[in-house]
Amino acid sequence: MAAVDLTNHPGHLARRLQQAHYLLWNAMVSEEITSPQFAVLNALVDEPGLDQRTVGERVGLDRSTVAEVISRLGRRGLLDKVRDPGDGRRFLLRLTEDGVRTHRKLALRTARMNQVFLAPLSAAEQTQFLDLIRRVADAAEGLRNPGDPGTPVEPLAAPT
Amino acid sequence: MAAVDLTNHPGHLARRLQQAHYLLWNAMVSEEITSPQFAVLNALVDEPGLDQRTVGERVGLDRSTVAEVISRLGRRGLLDKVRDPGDGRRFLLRLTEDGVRTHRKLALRTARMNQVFLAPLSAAEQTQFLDLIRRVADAAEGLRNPGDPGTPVEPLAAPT
DNA sequence: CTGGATTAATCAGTGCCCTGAGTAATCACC
DNA sequence: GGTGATTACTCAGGGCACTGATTAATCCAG
Repeated sequence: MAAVDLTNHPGHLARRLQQAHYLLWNAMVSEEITSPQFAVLNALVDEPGLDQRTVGERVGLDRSTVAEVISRLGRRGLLDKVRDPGDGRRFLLRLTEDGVRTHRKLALRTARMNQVFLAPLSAAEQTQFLDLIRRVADAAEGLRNPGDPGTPVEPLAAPT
Repeated sequence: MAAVDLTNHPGHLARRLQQAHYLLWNAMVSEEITSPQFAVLNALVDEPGLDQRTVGERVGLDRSTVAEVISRLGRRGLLDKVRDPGDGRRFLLRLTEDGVRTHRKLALRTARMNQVFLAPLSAAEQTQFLDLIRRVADAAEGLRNPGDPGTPVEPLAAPT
C-alpha cells in the first residue's frame, strides 16, 4: 500500500554495498583475516606502539569492537600487547613478524580486490564515488561529535 | 612503513558509511526498530503473505539473518507467521495492525533522516551518489550469482 | 507409488557493531 | 598528599551477517 522504494534509501544501499564487499573480500583477499582486522594491522604497520583506543580512532572502531578484533589478532599471533610501563591503563600494541608478513600479503590482494569492486565505474566515477561516500560519512560522524570543528552541518538545509 | 591509505578503500568507506547511518537511524528514526527490520516491514506492507525466503531476497538478507529479524518482529507483535496450508515448508508472513502503524510512522521519519544524511551533497550529487552505490553493489552481487544475466562483468578490465 | 533430489526453515558457530555498567590506573585540584 | 574526576579497558547484552550442517516437506523420475 504505502510501501517505500528502498533502492533510493542511502542506508539500505550502504548495507548492501557492505555485504557485497564482505563477500568479495572473502573470495579475493582472505577467509581468515577480515577487513576490519586488516585495518588494524595497517594502522600498526605505520605506528607501532599505539594503544587500543587510538587504533580504534584511526580505523573507526569503537572501544568494544576494537578490543575483540585485537584479541583475535593476538590469538592468531599477529600482534603483541604489553602494558605501557609509563601508564598502567594502556596496552601498547605492535605487530609480530608474522603480522607484518600478513599485512604485506593482504595489502597486495586488497589492491586487486578494490579494482574488481570498482570495475563497473569509469575512472572519473570511481574518484567521485569515493569522494561522495567520504563526504557523507564524515558529515554524519560530525553530527554526533560536537566539539569537532570539521563540519558543523546545517541538518535541514539542503545545499544549492 | 608500507601502510596503505584506507581513505581510498571502498570497503573501508562502506563500513564507515554504514556505521554513520546506524547512529543517525538510532537518533532520528527509532531505537527499537532497526533499519533491516524496517525493510522487512516495508516488503510486507506491499505484499502480505510472502514467505521468509522471498522477503530475504527482496530486502537483501540471507536465510539465517532474515529468520532472526522476523522472529524479533514477531516477538514485538508486528507480524504474524502461519504455515502455508498449500506447502508445509513455508511460513506465510503478514503484518499486524500494529506492524502497519509502525511502518507508517517510521516511513515518515526515515524520509527525514535521509534528507539529513544526504544534506552534505547537492541535489545532483545525491542522485549520482545513489546511482554509483547501486551500480557497484549490483555488480558485486552479480559476481557471486552466476546464472543472473544482469551484469556478467569483466573483473579485470577497467572501463573507458 | 516410492526413493532420491530439491527446497524452506532452523541451529551452531564466528565475527562485527553498538550501548551501558563496571574496574583499575592516572590526573588535577585543593 | 589525598580525594574526586577522567581515562583505558573489560564485560554483559542485543542485533546484523555469513557459513555449514540438519530437519522436514515437497517434487520428480522411474
